[in-house]
Amino acid sequence: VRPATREKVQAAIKKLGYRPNGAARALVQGRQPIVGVIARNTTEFGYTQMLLGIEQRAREAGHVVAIAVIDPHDPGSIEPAVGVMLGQPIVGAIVLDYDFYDRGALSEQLAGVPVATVAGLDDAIDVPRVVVDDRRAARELTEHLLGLGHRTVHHVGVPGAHGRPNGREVGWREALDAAGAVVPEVVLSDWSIASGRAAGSLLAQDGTVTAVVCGNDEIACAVMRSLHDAGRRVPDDVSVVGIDDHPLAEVWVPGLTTYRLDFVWAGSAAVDLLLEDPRRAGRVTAPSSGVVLRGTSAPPR
Amino acid sequence: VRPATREKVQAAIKKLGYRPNGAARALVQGRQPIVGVIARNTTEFGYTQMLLGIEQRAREAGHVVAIAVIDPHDPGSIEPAVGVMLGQPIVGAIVLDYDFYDRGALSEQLAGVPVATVAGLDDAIDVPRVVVDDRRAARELTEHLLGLGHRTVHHVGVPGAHGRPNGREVGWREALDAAGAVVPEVVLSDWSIASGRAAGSLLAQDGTVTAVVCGNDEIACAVMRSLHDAGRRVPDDVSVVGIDDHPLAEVWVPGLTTYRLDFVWAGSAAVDLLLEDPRRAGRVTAPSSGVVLRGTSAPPR
DNA sequence: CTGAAAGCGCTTACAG
DNA sequence: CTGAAAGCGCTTACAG
Repeated sequence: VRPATREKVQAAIKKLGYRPNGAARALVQGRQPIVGVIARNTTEFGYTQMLLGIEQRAREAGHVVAIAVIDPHDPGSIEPAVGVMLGQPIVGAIVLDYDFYDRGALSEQLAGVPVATVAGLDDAIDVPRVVVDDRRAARELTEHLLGLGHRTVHHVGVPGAHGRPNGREVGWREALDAAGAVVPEVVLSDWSIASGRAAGSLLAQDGTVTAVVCGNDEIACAVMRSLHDAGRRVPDDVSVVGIDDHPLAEVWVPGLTTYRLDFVWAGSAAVDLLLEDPRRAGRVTAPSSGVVLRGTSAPPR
Repeated sequence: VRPATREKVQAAIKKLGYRPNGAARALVQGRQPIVGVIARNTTEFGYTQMLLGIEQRAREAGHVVAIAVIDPHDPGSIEPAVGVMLGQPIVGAIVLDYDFYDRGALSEQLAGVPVATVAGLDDAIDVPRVVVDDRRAARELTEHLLGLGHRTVHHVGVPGAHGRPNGREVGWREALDAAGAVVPEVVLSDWSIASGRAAGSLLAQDGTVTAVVCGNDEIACAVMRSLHDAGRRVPDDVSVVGIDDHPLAEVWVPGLTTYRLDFVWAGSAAVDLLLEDPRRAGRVTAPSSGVVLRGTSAPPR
């Protein structure tokens, strides 16, 4: 094209506010530059970080990210949220914590759509997967506490998938089993701060408790508060550790011993899996920094 | 249609996995059931909550939400993120904290697209707006501290828009001015925990500091840690308050005095503004609970 | 009420 | 290299 003509066209584009119609382009090309994300939550730490990683990587690849939030325990929530999203010819969907969902309902919706997931080790679903090694995190944290001399370690659990235990619970149990330690009953929480406090109160009443692995850092924070209210000191009377390495963990008093998992990396990697040649798709494991030693874990008195 | 025929069609739909092509529908209808969200951040507390409100309301209305993250200080980040999103004939865009951005670049991109914003009071941009009253929150918090008997109140500020101060800083200043109190220099942070710690260290060195309003709860937490490390007790030596009422604020020891702003409501309301008759569009203010009194504010010694 | 046609705004293959 | 045609999969108005 002659430069002069090009100029004229550009001027007209500007003047008229012309913007190519993405729907028309999508129609003819058969795909929209949209990466779908399906999640049970978008506000908890791990999820916000995965979303961040997904968004960054998707943008680099020229895609926009769309979000559908669904309640894993309410199959009826799947259709309204996911249906609209899949109505678009999106390039694919990333399911955060696929193992959480009822297989049938979600898989049915997703039929024919490229999918990747970020999740723990559960292999029940045959989908390209970025593994965030919850199991290993909990195992190493439990080993750390056992290594400090604790007879056993309690666990405030975060919910698992349909009937199956969370990977964090599995790892904690493995470490205890391997050490031949007594496996106490799991104290369940539902991710909420309130449930963390309740769990803490329960643990505070039991004088045999000397060490606790919490399902995540926020729960650990709530547990510590209840322990404090009951007059039990951390780490002198009981050691408490979290998982995730929440940005605030280093700032609490004392700083929380925890385990860093790279959720941002995991999110980015999931986009790569989705956009890559699907046949190459396999599994990758997100990096982790191992136990982050701070002030809430100590030997028993 | 005869029931029998309907059955047959439904069966065929199921068998073939037929799914209506949203792009084709969008092409003929001229709009996609997509609500775009433009934000500088998706991981900080207020943003996650607004996103939650947006997502819920959008889903109820049968829309899906798409996200574009842009850096307010890098106009070059606008095009890649927003351009792809606006390439779709979306129903409209919600700009979180519109006042943050360089007017020109973003407004130009947004030309012709219905827009709503969730933001403070700045009126420079003429767009339907859900007001989250940062100014009032900081003002009332400062008044609370002044009412306790503090001579003046320091402020750890969170960044503002292009050159303009954040609404929280404005409110803090208003309260001091109204009370005839000395207005100390603002200690700036950049939202990060590290910058909150640095601000806390600075404040700890100044023996005249007896009360601090922090730009948000996380910053307050970091400031308290630095104060603690410097041997200054909260609230005995210095009172510290935050803004937002982060879920963890009640669980810290002592519980953080703060101010609750309803970000989830604000997000939902923004979707309503966008989907409503645009001529009716005006401004609404998100509810707030006022000062949430907890353990970090007390009279000076 | 049913069925066929036109058209949404692009891209792609093909003729000139 | 340029220009006109066909076609993506729907919806909508219209004829039968």
